[in-house]
Amino acid sequence: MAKAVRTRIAPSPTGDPHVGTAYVALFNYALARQNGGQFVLRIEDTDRQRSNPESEAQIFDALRWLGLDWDEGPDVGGPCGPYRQSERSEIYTEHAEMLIESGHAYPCFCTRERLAELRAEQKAAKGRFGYDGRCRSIGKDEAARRRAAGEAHVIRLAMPSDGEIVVEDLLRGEVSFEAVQIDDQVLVKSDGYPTYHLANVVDDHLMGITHVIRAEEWISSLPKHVRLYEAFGWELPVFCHLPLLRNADKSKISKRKNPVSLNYYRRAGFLPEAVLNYLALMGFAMPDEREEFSLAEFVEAFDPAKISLGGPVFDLEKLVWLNGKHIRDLSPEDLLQRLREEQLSDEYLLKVLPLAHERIDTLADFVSYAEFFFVGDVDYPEAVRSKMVGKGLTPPQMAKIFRRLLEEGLDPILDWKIETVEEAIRDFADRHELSPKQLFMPVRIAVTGRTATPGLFDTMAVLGKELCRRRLRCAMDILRTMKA
RNA sequence: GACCCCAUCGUCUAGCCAGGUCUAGGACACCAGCCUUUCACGCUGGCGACACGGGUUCAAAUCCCGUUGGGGUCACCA
Repeated sequence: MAKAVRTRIAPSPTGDPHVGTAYVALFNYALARQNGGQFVLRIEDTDRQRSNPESEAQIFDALRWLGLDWDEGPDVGGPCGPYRQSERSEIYTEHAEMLIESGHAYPCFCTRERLAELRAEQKAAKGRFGYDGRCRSIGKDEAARRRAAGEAHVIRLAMPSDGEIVVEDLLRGEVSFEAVQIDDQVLVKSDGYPTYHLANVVDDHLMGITHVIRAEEWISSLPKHVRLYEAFGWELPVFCHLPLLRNADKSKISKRKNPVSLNYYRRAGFLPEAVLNYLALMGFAMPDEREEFSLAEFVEAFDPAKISLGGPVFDLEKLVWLNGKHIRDLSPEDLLQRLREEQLSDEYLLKVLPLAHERIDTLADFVSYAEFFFVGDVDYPEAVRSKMVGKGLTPPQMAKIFRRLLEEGLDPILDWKIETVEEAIRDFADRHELSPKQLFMPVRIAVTGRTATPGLFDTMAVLGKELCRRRLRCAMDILRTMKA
């Protein structure tokens, strides 16, 4: 009998929950469900600098919202735990030692400075990049002595210097690499934490993962991973590298050019089943080419071998259309229910109400006054556009300011609330020597489409990061087409 | 630059593996029309693609090679 199928999604909690995570999760989920196997959620938080619990919580939320339930994970437990890599340090250390013992890995004492120099030399010589293997020749005893003495070091994988590494990818067939081309990957960092490569392989094995379905960007590290499996003497899982979601210009999808946070889709009124349905369409077609289907139907019909390889361009317009189809399929009662869960939840209304309270004279005023709190994208009437440019600035300059405000000030905010937003915007204004007047009105218009609104920071706090970000980006597009 | 991956309408794709049924099918978007007090939905129609060059073959979108183009990776990030 075939081994039970076990798949996993292994996100890194370093930012907003990403649409690419949902995409990969969907295919993993489908394969596991369709075969009566398990779908595992593992948190890859070995980058202590960038990982944070808030991001992890958001990933849980987003995946739950989509309905991609996992059988094992940090929050639900399971037989292969812990499911957070930061809690598995001893396991990696142990395995790294095994590799040193068997000669498949070695300690490296080279400093970052030397590595930087090396890279610079290689770049100047137009040679290939990569570690030169200097510490490979240090004797085992000496290496052990230096480690015991507390000398800073990393542990590197000793790649073979010749031969080919051939790997089978479910979608592409055999992919081969010359071993010389592959760098001696760092497996354990000087802080003692493993890198992705070690932790990922060790965990996939220990957690019994049978099918590694992940994004195409990992293909180039495949030989390292295969080498690790071999070094440990472990059986290889089935590898399946999914095409990357793309921007309209075909580059890897990015927040500069697309809303990539799942929070955006939820906030902007997309149905989880529509988002999933759309993602499934990126690379997969139903046997009868039907475009609208449920998660259950997808699970039933999914065939990993049928995924098409061209990198699909993420097309918000088609998602909107599909979402409309799903909306129309809802009964009035269900639609009401959905509205009550999202746009018109008591919780949300209670946030908006205080901001409108003293500004309305009749109950009916509320609807028109607070309109921009309930829509996705906002209109920018002609009359308001010129005011979206701060005094003494040109539209292109303003667009650039918005962009930098996003990237430097707003994007990094994980805990989005009045205080953090205000601080970010005021800091930004200071740093770029912009007066509040020059910056605040344009931002206000960008995020609301209006000149008259409740307090800017209160408003932005209630709108949420995703809507603000999206509207700022839309405003930038308009600014770029405006005459000075 | 090196290595790897990919290549059908503007976009998502079917067809390709098992070559003829392909004057290449569907969907989004766009255009026109129908329905309708309006809008939307819905329906009908239109526009629109096998990247290029060589092979193999009676026959190539389908197989092979090359070119071009696009993408990814080259971190003590994942």
